[in-house]
Amino acid sequence: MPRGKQLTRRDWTLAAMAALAGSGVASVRVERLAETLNTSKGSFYWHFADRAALLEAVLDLWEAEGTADVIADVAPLSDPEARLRAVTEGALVAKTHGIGVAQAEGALREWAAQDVLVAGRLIRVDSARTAFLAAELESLGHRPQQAAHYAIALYLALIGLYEARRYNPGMADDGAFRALLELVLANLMSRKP
Amino acid sequence: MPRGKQLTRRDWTLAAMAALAGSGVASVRVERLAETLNTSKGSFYWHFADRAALLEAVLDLWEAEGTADVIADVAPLSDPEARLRAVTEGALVAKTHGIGVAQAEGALREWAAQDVLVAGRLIRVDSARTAFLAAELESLGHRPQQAAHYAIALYLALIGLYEARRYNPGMADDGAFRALLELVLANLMSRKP
DNA sequence: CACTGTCCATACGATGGCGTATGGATGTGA
DNA sequence: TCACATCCATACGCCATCGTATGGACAGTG
Repeated sequence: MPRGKQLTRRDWTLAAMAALAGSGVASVRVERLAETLNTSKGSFYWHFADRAALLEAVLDLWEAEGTADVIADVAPLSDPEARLRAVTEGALVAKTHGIGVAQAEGALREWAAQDVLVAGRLIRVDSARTAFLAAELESLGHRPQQAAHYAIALYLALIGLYEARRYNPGMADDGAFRALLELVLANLMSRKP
Repeated sequence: MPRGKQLTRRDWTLAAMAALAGSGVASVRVERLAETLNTSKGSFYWHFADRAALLEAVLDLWEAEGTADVIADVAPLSDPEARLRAVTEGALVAKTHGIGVAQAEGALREWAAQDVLVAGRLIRVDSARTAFLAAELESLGHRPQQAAHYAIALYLALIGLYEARRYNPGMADDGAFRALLELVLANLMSRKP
């Protein structure tokens, strides 16, 4: 049985996730991680078949714990507008195991640009999120077409914000994103009969 | 003297840029490029000191030929709103030497996230662009604070669009971005006395 | 025709990363 | 205690890539 300071699959996966968020997929290397975890490759190859298995575990972990929670958390709120505000605020500050969303998702999208399987997973997540946004906007009175457009536009701005945070903290101004949301909501109001 | 089929520094730089846009910085490797160009490393190391010099040349080329042109092209237009529309349309379709902006800038931002020098250059470009957008919005009647916010928000959405195009063509809907611009402009109009 | 400078091909050593193999350490159960 | 399973350390072979070194091909020049 485990005797305290032994490493688990999860430990390796979390370390890999941190490396991914910090410096991109290319930087998650098994010997590097071993050094970080004060152990050796031997441990790694006992827990994982190969590097690809580790990366898949990272994806699984992210999809399981870094996703859908934000939406689920705001579901109990009754007001669509309140849900929209809450979900966007959540998206701005979310963290998973001490890793900021911006870093994690930025690295993930970079990865997706070079790996179809990763792209597939991200597309699923993107669809769910934009669908949620569109539904809320529609329930607030927007026409389906407009709702879909604004939902995607808001989400694109969020992606841009995540991306900008990785290299240009100055431009990664949450205020700009919030102003955009307010603009969409204000336009919405004015269209209400 | 040159005898026809000789390679130039520029040839190597363009090939590197294509590789960068296609599969990220990590994929621009000298032996790979040599193969692509049907030549050998010997040629490369005659034209460049090392790989870093090539990457710097890529940055220089991008900053010289893939930047500021869009803004310069619309300068002659007299109407600020027309300039805004023209510049955003330009940003959606721009290409440099057959390479789409989305691919190029996406890869560039990924790179900037891991290299401070690249980040510095990108930040300069970002600043110029958002300053232009903000100035136009302001000249259309927005208050400075709002203009700055919307300028950044629009630019973030553009970055997000570039990013999305790299892995999720379905979401990379230009219509959403255009709708966002229209929204900003419409809101602008309604505030006009 | 040599001679020289420009541009490229090839062979080489060095480095770093992956995955395997093998043995050691430590705890558990018979 | 002994056998076995779990978990890790170390050494190895392999491959890709970088950068260097060295010589060859070819054009112009004296």
